[in-house]
Amino acid sequence: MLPKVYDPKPVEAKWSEVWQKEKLFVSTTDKNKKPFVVVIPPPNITGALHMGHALNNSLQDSLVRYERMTGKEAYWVPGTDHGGIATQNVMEKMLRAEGKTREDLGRERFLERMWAWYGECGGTILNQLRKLGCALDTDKDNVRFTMDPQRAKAVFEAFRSLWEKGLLYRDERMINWCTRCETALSDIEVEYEEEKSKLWHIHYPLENGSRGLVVATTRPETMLGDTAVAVNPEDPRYKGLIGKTLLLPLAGRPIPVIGDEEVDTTFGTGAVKVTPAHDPLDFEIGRRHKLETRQVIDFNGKMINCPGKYEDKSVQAARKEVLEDLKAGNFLEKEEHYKHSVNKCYRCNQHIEPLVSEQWFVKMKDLAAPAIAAAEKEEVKFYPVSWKKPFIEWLRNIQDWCVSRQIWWGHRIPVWYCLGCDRDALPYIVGTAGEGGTLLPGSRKGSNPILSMDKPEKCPKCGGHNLIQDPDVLDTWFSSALWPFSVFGWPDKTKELEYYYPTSVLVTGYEILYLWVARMVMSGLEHMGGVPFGRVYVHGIVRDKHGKKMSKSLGNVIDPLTMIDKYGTDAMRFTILSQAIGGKDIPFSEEAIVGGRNFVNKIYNVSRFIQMHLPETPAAPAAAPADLELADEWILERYNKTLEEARLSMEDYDIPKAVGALYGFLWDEFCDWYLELAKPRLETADGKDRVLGLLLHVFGGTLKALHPFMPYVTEEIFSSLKPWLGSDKPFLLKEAYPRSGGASGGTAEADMKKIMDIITQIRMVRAQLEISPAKNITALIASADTSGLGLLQKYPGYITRLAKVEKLEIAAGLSKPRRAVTALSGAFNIYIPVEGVVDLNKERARLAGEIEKLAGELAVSEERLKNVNFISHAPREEVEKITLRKADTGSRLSRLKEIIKDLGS
RNA sequence: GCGCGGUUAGCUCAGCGGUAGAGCGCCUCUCUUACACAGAGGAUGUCACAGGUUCAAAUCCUGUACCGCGCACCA
Repeated sequence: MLPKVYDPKPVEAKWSEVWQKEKLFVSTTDKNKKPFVVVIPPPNITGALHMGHALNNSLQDSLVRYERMTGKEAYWVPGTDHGGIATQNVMEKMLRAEGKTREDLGRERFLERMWAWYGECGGTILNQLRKLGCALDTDKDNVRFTMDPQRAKAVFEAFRSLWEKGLLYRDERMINWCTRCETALSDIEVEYEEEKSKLWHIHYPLENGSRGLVVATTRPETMLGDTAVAVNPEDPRYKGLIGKTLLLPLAGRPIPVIGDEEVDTTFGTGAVKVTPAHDPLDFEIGRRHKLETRQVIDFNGKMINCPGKYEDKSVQAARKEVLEDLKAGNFLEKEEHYKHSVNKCYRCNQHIEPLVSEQWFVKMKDLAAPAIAAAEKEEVKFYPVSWKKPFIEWLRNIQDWCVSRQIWWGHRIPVWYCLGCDRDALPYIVGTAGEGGTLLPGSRKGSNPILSMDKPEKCPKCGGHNLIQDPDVLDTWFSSALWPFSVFGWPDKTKELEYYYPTSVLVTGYEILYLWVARMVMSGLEHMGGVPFGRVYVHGIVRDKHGKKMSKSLGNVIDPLTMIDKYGTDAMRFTILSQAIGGKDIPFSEEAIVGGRNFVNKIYNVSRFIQMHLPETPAAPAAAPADLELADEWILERYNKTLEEARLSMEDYDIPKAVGALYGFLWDEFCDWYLELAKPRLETADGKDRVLGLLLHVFGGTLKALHPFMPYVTEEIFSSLKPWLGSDKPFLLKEAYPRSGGASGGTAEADMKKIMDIITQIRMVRAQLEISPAKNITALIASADTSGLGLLQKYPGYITRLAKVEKLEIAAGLSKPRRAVTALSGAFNIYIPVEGVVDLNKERARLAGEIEKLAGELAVSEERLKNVNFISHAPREEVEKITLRKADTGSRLSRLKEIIKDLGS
């Protein structure tokens, strides 16, 4: 006998290995089949998978397995992402543990370490995806990596193409600079966080020392780089001061007062200190008024070009000191409490400095236009649709994309400079020319860039050989943006590209909708001439059970691998899939997985039960179940309806609904009702085969239907039942997804409902009157509904079995025995004779309660039917329904009243 | 400031025009030969508030409050 509790571990380990070994997830470009393609959002090689990955990949796996079972050539393209800054940060942390920095190693050796790490971590991630049950072909020859040679080729081609079309350019601009990661970031890589701070009011005196004007600032330390004070030219308070010269406190430099329309007269004092080097708006003002851009904060977040005492201090330290000095010099007039948001790096959460620097940018407006059109025409369709509008809005407001990063890990910018003839290139390279060289951030690069993937033989201009590559790498999202076609070998014209592109659906969390999805859509349209996917399934973020974001610092992180270890993959997948509703965030807790685990155990125990009754040698399965009785017809009807609901839900990408339907069917209907009704028949010689056939049919089908969501337990059970199920397929995935057997139109559901309600009513009375479940009772059922009674007479076994009734009498004319309790079910009166055990006062009180409830219900129905407007406006079916309800309630009420009267004697 | 979501049972959430639902938790009973990771039964809701539309509103509309989340601003 099998153990009572399912042990997922060995089962999952076994199948996960067999699936890979048998190459179950390999796809071929089969022209006879319709492809269904999903490219995996490649996980960064930063370490272990988290709950977000578990959700994202469980969803994809469900879709892919489902589509494969519906007969499509389903291909889920595996791969990992080099993950730029994020991965470099991980490595730097590891180096720090060794007491080293990346500079200690130098670029070349650092990159060697990175590649070694990729070898290690890339494998770990694939392993974890396999553990999750993912239908991914993880053969290493088929797993793509955003930095492998073929993908590098794609990146170069994209770069070249954008460059040649003039969509890629270099410019000196104000960019977001992370002083910790020491690189520029694009606008969407900056996060905003509200912080309590102060607004300091500082007096800038006139040149002659007399009263000047007061500026308000949240960043006093930047005053050292001020090159003007701006006021609104319409502001009567300051009109007269425009053109005058102020003396910048602490620095002692003269700066002009200028007029600029952008200045908001209502904010602060209406006078703005202008620091063109360290504020985006000031940079603009500076450009308009041709002001000097005076950099006082360097790329490490240290003060430079300052009076000696501030030099080389951190921004924070300098702020403190500047404020003290201003106070001492009587320049500080006011401190106001102020809440504003500070910019933080999305990778390291440290402050972002706006700094002026020369960087590579992609011109976005022209690229965005076709993407907007595609979203509007729903060539790219969002699930849920609510993402359509924000997506389009974001594209409409798009700014140029800063794509150069001053880090080492990534696709090196394929641009070279000649140190022989390009004089601009020379002074800015520090360190050894060549691979080890670094470029000072923000410095101007060579003015004659040479585009080439590998080092050019010689300078096309002067023939010189002293060539140096641009030291920057591309934003990691630059390569991710090409993913839906680079995975198929683009720019080469491969048969994969032709067969699989565009892909079918992209599954991703909304947090990378703009960082990634928008850019893929634009890239696809630009480089492939068509959208990369027709649909985007947007899911939420996995949070803790109170809706808080999971984070190490809060200590509320749930590790999917630990959960898998404790409860099994299927349990975790079932739980998370059930909750992935409508793209909303998912509150997740360990307790919830227990529920999933219990369901897995339930499925397993059904199979145990069936297995107990199987004949030694499997008989040929009956082609069509014949000679059915009510419960059989009922379960088939329910089974078909459930399959239909699952199918419709899957077509609408409503996975939780599909999962929920199957769960409810299997547990509530199949187990709690049908199985219990099947039990006695399994003991009879002639009924056994028929009911067993049906059990196998329905349970086998349900296993297939559940397989996309819970691959392991279903595969395991299916494989053990296979001979009896009459399947010749090696794996469940090779089976066709079960479809509803078509229109039933039978009365089984309605009839069964009558019987089920009687059973429930008897059980209720038993529980309420504390009649021991062990005690067999007698029940009499009377009714004026003769056809109803006929039904019951046909299946008395259902009632005796499930309501624990020993002696059951069914007849129209039965009257209530003297000492009996009564239950009503529709048109049926159910009498349960009792001996001394039951307190009749209790019964009287119970009935009185029932009467009260029914009277209330009756009043509601009557009220509605009295309403002429209801009768005239509501649809006929509705009126009929209420009329019937009123009759039914009325009849039950009067029957009960009679009974209680009788009980009184 | 603009936009998007949310507010339903103790908790987490479904439902989104016709008599309030699930899971978990709680209470009672039962180790009945698939499963106590189970079975049977039970309690608990002015469906945030205020107006409106409708014969009928948790469900549609408008407004308010509170909570999230984007985007912008942030001198």
